[in-house]
Amino acid sequence: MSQRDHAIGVSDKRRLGRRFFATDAETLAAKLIGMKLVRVLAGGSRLEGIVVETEAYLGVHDLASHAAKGRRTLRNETMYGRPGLAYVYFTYGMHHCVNVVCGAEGEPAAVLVRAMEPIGGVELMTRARGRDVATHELCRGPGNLCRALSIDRDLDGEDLVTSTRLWFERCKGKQAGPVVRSPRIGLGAVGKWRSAPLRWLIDGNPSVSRVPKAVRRPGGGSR
DNA sequence: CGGCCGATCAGCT
DNA sequence: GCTGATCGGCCGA
Repeated sequence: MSQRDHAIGVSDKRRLGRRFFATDAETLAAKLIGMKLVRVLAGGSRLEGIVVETEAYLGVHDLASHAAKGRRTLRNETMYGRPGLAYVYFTYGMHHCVNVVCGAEGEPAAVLVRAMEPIGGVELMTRARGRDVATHELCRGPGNLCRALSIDRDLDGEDLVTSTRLWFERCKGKQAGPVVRSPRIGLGAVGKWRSAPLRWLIDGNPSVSRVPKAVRRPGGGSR
C-alpha cells in the first residue's frame, strides 16, 4: 500500500476495487450488504460501519431512477460516469443521499446506500447528527447516514476506488440475520417499478430504516 | 421566470 | 398513519 494510504489506515487488501463495482445494480446492491463503509473526515477522524440496507436503480428503463428515460443533467451527471464513483444528491430541501455508481461507463446505474450499522467513530457521528440518538439509529436511513458521516455534494463524483475520504472494504465476521428483499422506499407513481423488489436488507438488523411488511415475523408486534 | 415535486425525517394523532 | 419542514432542480410557458 502507498505511504499516504498507510498514513490514514487504508487496507488495500480489503478495499473494494473497480472490478467489484463494474456489475449491474442488482448484483452490487446484494454484494454491498455486509461490507464496511469507511469515511475519513478532513481532520483525519475515521468513521465506519457495516452496510445493512441498499437499493438498486437499474438504468434508463427504471422509471424510479434519476436517470429514467435517459435524463441527464448537471445534478445526476455522475451516474453516467465510471463504476465506483459516489453519486451524492440533495433532496427534500434538507437531505443528502449517497449512491455507488455501477454498470458500464455511460450507462446510469447505481446503488443507494440506505443504512449502516455504526462500528467506529460513534461519538463524532452523534455530534454530526446534532441530536440525541441511539447508536443503532445514527445511520438509519439514507439522509441520516449522510448527516452522520458528513457526506454532501462535495463528495459527489468521489472515486471510491482511490479516495482517502470515502471507500468500502471487505468485512470479515458474521452477518447477523438473513439478507432479504423488499420494494424500494419513498417512490412516487412509477408503475411496476414501485413494487419491484429492488431493496436489500439484513432482516432483524436494528439499523435498517423500515421493516418491510413482507418479512415481519409471525407473532411479532407492529413496528 | 413560476410552480411543482422529491430515492427523507421527525413529531404528532 | 399523516403532515410540515425546506429548497435545489427541472420543466413548461
